[in-house]
Amino acid sequence: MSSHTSPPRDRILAAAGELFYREGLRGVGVERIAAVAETTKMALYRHFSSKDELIGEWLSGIVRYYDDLWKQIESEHPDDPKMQLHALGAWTVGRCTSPESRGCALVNSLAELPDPSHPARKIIDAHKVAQLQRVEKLCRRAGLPDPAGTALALHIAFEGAQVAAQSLGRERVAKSLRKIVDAQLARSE
Amino acid sequence: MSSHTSPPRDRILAAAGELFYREGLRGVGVERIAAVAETTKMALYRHFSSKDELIGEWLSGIVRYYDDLWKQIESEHPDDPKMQLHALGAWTVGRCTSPESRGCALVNSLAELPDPSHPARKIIDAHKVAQLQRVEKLCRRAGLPDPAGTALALHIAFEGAQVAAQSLGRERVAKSLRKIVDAQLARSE
DNA sequence: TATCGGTGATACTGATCGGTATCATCGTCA
DNA sequence: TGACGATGATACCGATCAGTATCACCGATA
Repeated sequence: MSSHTSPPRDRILAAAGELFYREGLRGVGVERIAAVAETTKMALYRHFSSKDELIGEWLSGIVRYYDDLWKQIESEHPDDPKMQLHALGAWTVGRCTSPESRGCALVNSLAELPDPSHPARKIIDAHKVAQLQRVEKLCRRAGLPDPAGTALALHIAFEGAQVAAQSLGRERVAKSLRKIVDAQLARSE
Repeated sequence: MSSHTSPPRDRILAAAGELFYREGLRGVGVERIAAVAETTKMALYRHFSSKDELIGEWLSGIVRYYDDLWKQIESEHPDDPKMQLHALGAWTVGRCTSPESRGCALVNSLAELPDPSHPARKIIDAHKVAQLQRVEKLCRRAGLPDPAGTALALHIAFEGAQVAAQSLGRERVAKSLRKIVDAQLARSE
């Protein structure tokens, strides 16, 4: 019996991610994470020294996911920075339309991590900075005017759309984001 | 002794607002709210039947603040919808640059209120819808092309800028938001 | 002066929190 | 077969949570 398809650590991380995203960091106790992962609190503490470390591992996993996303987009549109930006826009549009979406996990976590010196905060801030830099680099390589300004405008649109989609209707906001991205990427000279 | 300038209920509401915004809904206990308000937990429960009700009152107060802000902007730029939109943009820019800013209180609270049927959620969603409608109405009266689309683009920029300002540098994001607003409001036909 | 509603202070409840200790069990590898 | 590391289960710890009960007090009003 008890034949699980993945080791306890993976199950715990998966369960924690699901619950943290759906209910917030402080809205979920370690006991429930362990239960959803079909294991016990003790197993959790054998793999993670504290709840904070578990949160950090989860956030780091999300950052890794974005790294992979960028690699994938890059490989799907090699040497085509404008198409890569369009692909990133399309991905964000997809996030907005997803009915289970509760916005960006990193942004939501930021709301529950008021202490700027908290290690998890640094993971989030570093990711956002890196994300903007990657967009800016693509804008520059795409020959867009004012690459720094355009990248920031795109980034703001991505963040805002994911927030707005929660209260203003997903399809509507997604459509608007598409238009914003198209307009920014169509600018030349 | 004990000469307070305001009645306990006001002090409690003020303290709750400060703490809720700075540390999150779940990050603050009623006991601490009472202490900061220079009163006791009992006094709190004499004026609010539960913590949830206190949260609701706080959020409702914020919504009222926005109502007042709109009235003020309207009175400062009567019959000038485009200037009113610029004023709203300037106000949001100010929020981004404020060093104590932790983004939009309603958006942050949304992250901690996963249950869509929670009464506080409805306050937030209703406000965001109303906010968009007001912007849209101004866009229409200002004669901007595609008023619905422009309003949504502005709203997304407002939300995104307040989020992005926390990780990407306040001045930088504020400047970018200013440019986005100017560009949207400069469009004609 | 007597009264009475609002207030402050303290102590309490039951539940849940993060984190720990203990022990039985199971699979693997020698 | 024997041993060992990883796991599961349960019970526990002190702290904190939301919410309640009790009582002393103070200021206004009659």
